[in-house]
Amino acid sequence: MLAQELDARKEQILWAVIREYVARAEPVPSEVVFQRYSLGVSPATIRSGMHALTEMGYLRQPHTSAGRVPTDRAYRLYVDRLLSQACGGSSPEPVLSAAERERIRRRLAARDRPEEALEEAAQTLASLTEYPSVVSTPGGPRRLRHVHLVPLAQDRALVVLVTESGAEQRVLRLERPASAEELEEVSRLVSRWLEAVAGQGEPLERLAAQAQSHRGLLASVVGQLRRAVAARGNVRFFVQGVANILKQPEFQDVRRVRPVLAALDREEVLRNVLLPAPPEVHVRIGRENPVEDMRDCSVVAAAYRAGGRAVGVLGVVGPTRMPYAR
Amino acid sequence: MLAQELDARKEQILWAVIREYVARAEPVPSEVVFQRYSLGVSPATIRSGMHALTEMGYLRQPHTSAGRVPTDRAYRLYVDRLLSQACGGSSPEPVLSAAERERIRRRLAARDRPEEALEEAAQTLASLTEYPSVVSTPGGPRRLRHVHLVPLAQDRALVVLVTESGAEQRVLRLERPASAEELEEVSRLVSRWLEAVAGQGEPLERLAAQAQSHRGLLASVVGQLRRAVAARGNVRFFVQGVANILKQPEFQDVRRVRPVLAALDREEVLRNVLLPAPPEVHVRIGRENPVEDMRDCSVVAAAYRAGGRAVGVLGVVGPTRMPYAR
DNA sequence: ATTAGCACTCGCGGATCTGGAGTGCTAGGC
DNA sequence: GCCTAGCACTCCAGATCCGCGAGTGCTAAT
Repeated sequence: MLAQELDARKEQILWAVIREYVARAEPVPSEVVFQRYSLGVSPATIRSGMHALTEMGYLRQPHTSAGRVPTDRAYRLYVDRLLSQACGGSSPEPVLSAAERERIRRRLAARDRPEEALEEAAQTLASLTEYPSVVSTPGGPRRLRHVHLVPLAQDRALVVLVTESGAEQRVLRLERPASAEELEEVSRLVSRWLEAVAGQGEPLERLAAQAQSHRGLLASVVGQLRRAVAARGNVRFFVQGVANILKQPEFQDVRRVRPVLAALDREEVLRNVLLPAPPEVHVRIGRENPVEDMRDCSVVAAAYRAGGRAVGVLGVVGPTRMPYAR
Repeated sequence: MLAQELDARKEQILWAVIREYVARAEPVPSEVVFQRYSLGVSPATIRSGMHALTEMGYLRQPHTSAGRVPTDRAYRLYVDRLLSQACGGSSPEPVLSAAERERIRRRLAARDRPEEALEEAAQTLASLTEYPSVVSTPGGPRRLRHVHLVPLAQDRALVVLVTESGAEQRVLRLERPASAEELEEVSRLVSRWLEAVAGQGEPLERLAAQAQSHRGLLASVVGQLRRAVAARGNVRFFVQGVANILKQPEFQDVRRVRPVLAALDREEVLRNVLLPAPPEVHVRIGRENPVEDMRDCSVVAAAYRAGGRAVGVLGVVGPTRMPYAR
């Protein structure tokens, strides 16, 4: 019943069933495994193997006279194997040709608004995989590089934060009206300060301390900055290709799709699902998913790098039956 | 056959059918109209009226022994009537209580990133209406107020454009490396120039002319600016609540939903559908929609104001059978 | 241990049937 | 002349039934 090691034959059979099911989205009978995967044994033997795998919890049969379907557990095993292989030897067949890669890189670089680039990335990923895909803005601790304050109205100013991985804006409510000159002075002060301490420890903390003794404006700017840099909450997500999920046979039923789509609409969910993705590539299969509504899906997430550090996350959401080979 | 004026009774019947169908999402039989709307006549008479309306193209019956369903044309008439009423007298029942309005206003103001505010707006609209909703960023010609150049890498700089309705960023590719000081100088030059000509005609054109005689950096900045300000293409959309559409009975069939969702994913489509929304409120019903894939839906769009001018658009996408009373 | 053969199970699609809903028509009433 | 009551007719929707085919699990033979 439990996962004692599979012998070679069982493993072959399991792999075959998984691959076949991924391709057909229908229960896989022994006959098909026999025809398409030359295992050197007859259907009957395959059947007995499948029987054993079923007892071990790797396969499942929808009803007595149907083929077998892999369980989450089977996928888990399969994916783990794939990943460890990929880490070991270099992956044998790059899913994207070099030319394709280059084209994508080009298209991304051509976008002259950083957000657009991310959106484009999500789009590309979605159309490439035919699944809904998500790309997050760079998040996590970053180092500020410049700050600009721009007057908006009497009591508001726009704070433009330039970090090592892009810029973002926030509206700052001023306690008292400030002149354009004053704003500019503060911008320059803060920016220069940032430059001065660049590369040493955590600049913000020190700046905050120094700001205590300054006038209110500087203090509130610093407050805003601290909030801005405080990792959580300032990650945004671009979701693209949601409609793709409707192509999948297992999502032909609206009642099954709704929770998933609803989940993709909610930022907290995306955060929960995508952000805890520490290693390079992470796969969550079915019920492994922290979010109840996504228990019918798998999520493949990977961090992407920008300027050295891994900062953002991108992911693909699909049925548990997806070609994990990516 | 054609739309000669409806007499009072026919109109009453038509209104009743529309309202009832909107509520039930099922063909409306004469009996129901008789019971729920006291028209003072018997079901038989109502039937005869419905028959006439059917011939005139306002109603439709899915099959011989089913009730009647309003056609696009009926909705069109109904909506026009509603809109002209709303413009005339003040609308009798504000759909949102004053308290609700205030709460929403608060929540929007609380967001300290402008984009987030828009996203929040879309979310609110979606949860309020229970339909997918779209909000666009302010678009159209705007007046620049400030420009900041920030060095990013050797050959790129970030251009932060501050307009009267917010800020946006673009990446500028530099022909030759420029020092931080140089960038700053150009920023200041352009910004001061913008201030100087504020309020008079079209500042950009003049700036462009003057820039011809300057060094390359200024020229390319100006080029970028012109592109940025050139209305089209820099509107972004926030779509929220797509999953809502799956609640609608007419979208229980995945094949019907897919095109719509796919359309909502594509920016050009949104542009086509939403942007040509000149008056305050605009309703596109079914086939009136310019986009083939949206022929099963209606789109209610309205411009929103920010600082005086109408700049952005927000809209709701629903089945043709939606409570147009909003 | 593998395999061929075979009986058995079960889901699925198609055909059939029936009840009910709602209409359209017609004949009679105000 | 318009409205209404009554009724026959139509047609969909759901239930039921049936037969087929698919695929398994067992068993006996190699």
